[in-house]
Amino acid sequence: MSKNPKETEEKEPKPTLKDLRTPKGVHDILPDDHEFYTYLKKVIRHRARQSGYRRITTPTFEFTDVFKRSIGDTSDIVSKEMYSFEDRKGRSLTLKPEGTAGVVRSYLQHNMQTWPQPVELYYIEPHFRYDRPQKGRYRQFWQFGFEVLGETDPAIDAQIIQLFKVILEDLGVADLFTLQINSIGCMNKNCRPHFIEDLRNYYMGKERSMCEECQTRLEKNPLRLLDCKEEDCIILAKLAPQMKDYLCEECKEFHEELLKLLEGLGIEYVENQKLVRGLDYYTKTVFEFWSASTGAQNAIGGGGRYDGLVEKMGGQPTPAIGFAAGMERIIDTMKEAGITVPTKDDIHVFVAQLGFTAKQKALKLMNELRNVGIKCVGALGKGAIKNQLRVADRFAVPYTVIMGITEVRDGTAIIRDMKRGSQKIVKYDKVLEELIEVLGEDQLDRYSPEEVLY
RNA sequence: GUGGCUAUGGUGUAGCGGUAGCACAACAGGUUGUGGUCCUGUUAGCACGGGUUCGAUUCCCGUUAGCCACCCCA
Repeated sequence: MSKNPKETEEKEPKPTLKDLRTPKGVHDILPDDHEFYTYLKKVIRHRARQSGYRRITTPTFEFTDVFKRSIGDTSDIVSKEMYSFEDRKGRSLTLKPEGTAGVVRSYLQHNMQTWPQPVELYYIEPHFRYDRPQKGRYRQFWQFGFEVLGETDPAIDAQIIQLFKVILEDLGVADLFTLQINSIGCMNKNCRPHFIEDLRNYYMGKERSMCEECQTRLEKNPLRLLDCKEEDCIILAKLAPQMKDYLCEECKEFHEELLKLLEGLGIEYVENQKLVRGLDYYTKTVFEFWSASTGAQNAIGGGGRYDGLVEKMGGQPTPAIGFAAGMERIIDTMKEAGITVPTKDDIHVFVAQLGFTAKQKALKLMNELRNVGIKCVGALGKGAIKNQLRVADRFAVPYTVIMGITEVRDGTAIIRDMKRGSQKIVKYDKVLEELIEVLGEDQLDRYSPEEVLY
């Protein structure tokens, strides 16, 4: 440090950085928040691995058609929430607004139908939607999700729901959510299409008492008519035909079986006729986990079966189910519930030094400490011992190693117990083992290549 | 896309039509190589643009941003 910081007198007008903030709806994840993200990711990976899911990362952007063709033109996501742009050759690309489309595209592109079925994948990635931000809703947000492709059985549905439930339990927030579940049938003529036809007929001619949006819904996405929040529309919806009365035999059986399986697993659910979800590709099972405490954004995660999607995207008919959850919303809930998260960011040892030779030795020592798993920092720029110890205190380290001129001369170092305020002088080459001794083997942060890190 | 609320140092906040305090944080000291407490000091602010006014941080309008809600979902 220079002794006269006042020497830097001339004050050039600095450019203002007020314009250089994050764009609307996106945020930095600062260290304190990362403790939550890291923990959450760890739980997800652990549980996914246990269940045989393997991780996939699809690109952050894809051709716009990947999303248009899967999610559906009339969905809110595609019609008004996508971050689309043209590249230098005029191709339309889009930042991924959700995870399933990319996974299915990848399944086809890499011929995963030749893998042992079902293919079970999970992802943890940022997603992007252009929407007005508010609590629990951001333009870039983290989602994790699971997809199971190539198998149709209600047991798969039950298992994926259970998997999410278990993760919520691990995080200590499972009790704060309810599982909402519904079946929206399949594409067989006598199932959903029949229902939609009757639904249209029911609403036809009643346009005058419907809100503007519902009038377009009638055209493009009649299922959504049922959960409109406008007063008049709610009244209309009450007498409207109900999907459950239209389910084909297969869908009906499937759904009943799923509910039984959930009961067998002790998973409580609420049957919700109005749950239809905003993506076009769902069939049969749809579900969401709802929270009471995340403001208006009460859906913390959701998913469903999409038996028609792989075929729709150009593959062989392949049944599949998926699920995704919002990490910000889960973390919000954890914070509100007062849940704290274990962290490994704490520092074991601070190395204080005085004089150039000591600094040299300190640098060397710190590297050695780190190699045996002792997390350490040193104030390599700070001059006075006093200041260095103050910094050590701020790191809340249990021990500080002090090396000054005397210690360098004697070939020793001081190990100071910060809590007791006591210290002892040890030979320099005994510092390592002394610290391991007082910290305890099990506290060390050792890196082992065998450790599973992905 | 629509609506509501808000905008004071890094953070959290007071305040008044006559240009701003406080707390925390940061930084520096409290003699010679020892932290946390304490004491002292320093740094740093009225989002931007317009209007009303002798004068605006304070009142009005606009912009921008943030938050919340609608909508939709994660």
